[in-house]
Amino acid sequence: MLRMSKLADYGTVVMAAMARAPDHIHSAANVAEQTGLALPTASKVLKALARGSLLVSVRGAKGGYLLARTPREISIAQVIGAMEGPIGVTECSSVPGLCLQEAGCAVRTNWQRINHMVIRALEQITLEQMTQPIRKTVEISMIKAPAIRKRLQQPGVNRPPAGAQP
Amino acid sequence: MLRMSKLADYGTVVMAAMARAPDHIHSAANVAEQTGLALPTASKVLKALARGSLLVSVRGAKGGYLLARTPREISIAQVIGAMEGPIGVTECSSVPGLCLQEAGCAVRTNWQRINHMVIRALEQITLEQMTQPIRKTVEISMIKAPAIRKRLQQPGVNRPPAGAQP
DNA sequence: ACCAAATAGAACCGTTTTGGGCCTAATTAA
DNA sequence: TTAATTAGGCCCAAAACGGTTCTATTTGGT
Repeated sequence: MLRMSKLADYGTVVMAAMARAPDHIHSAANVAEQTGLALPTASKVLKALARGSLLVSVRGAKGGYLLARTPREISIAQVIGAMEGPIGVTECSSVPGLCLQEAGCAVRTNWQRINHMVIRALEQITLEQMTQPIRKTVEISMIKAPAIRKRLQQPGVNRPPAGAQP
Repeated sequence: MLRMSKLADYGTVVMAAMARAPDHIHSAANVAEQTGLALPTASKVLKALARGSLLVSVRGAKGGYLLARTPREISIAQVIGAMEGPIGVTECSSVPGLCLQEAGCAVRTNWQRINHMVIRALEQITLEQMTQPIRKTVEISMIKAPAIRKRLQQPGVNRPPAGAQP
């Protein structure tokens, strides 16, 4: 449910990689090597991120990209927004003409609310949190998720997922 | 960001329409007329919802579909799951091989956590809430969203329950 | 001044997904 | 038996997506 484009996913990976050296200038080749992405793809992602003003580009030889703000000041929502544009969860929410019935309209307004909810959640996750493997990542307490909270308390959740699958 | 398929959207509209007469048997033609969807499309959506055991189908003449449970017992997460299958937010999260770097893995685990977050949120929204236009919709308090909470306090919308846990 | 290293931007193409419709069974009330 | 109705596939056009390539522009270094 609720798919995210692969490019946006790459975006988070690239940003996370750059956030590990926040004051360094990273060239596209540099990033490609660090992330394992192909050079053209990494380049495309970096361009999009720069267009979204999450990165500042430095042209010419010895050029590259650097973070526009500190990792703490960049949210995942911003990264996704830069890669995918401000599209909402629902298509119908923005394009009227289908749900002309009262029921439909009710559904639409409710979807908009849900949309805000999700966006809000993603806005609270910073790049900084994405770089730190596990501990304390998300303010999980904001959601009623006893199961997740339980998992967080288990020791050793931090090990590299050797073939982990949700 | 985070697109949902149009079919899944239709799913919520159809379910909401049916929830307005929870004990009635709705034929595909019936639903199509109520929602404004074309008959084949409505039929397809209904089939998917039935396969997901959110609806019970009654075959033969005078047949149709009815809700498998009360609107209060059906969540939006279930509707989306029935329409789209249990796909996660990220593609890369499930398919390893790309993020072989440490950074990538960290990103992946964090994404899984975000995924759970979103799903949890959608699980708390019931069909019943979707049919009622605005009031009391979502348990907004589960998220730290001052802006949204503020909006809720505006006249016309009811405020979050005082006893709600943080 | 020139060259090499970089990014900017657009265009391109093959693949996949999606939406929507259709057709043929199977089922059942009247 | 007949008409209404769902089950389940199949199919096709259109759109989206991922990834590559090409050209122009900028700029540090020699």
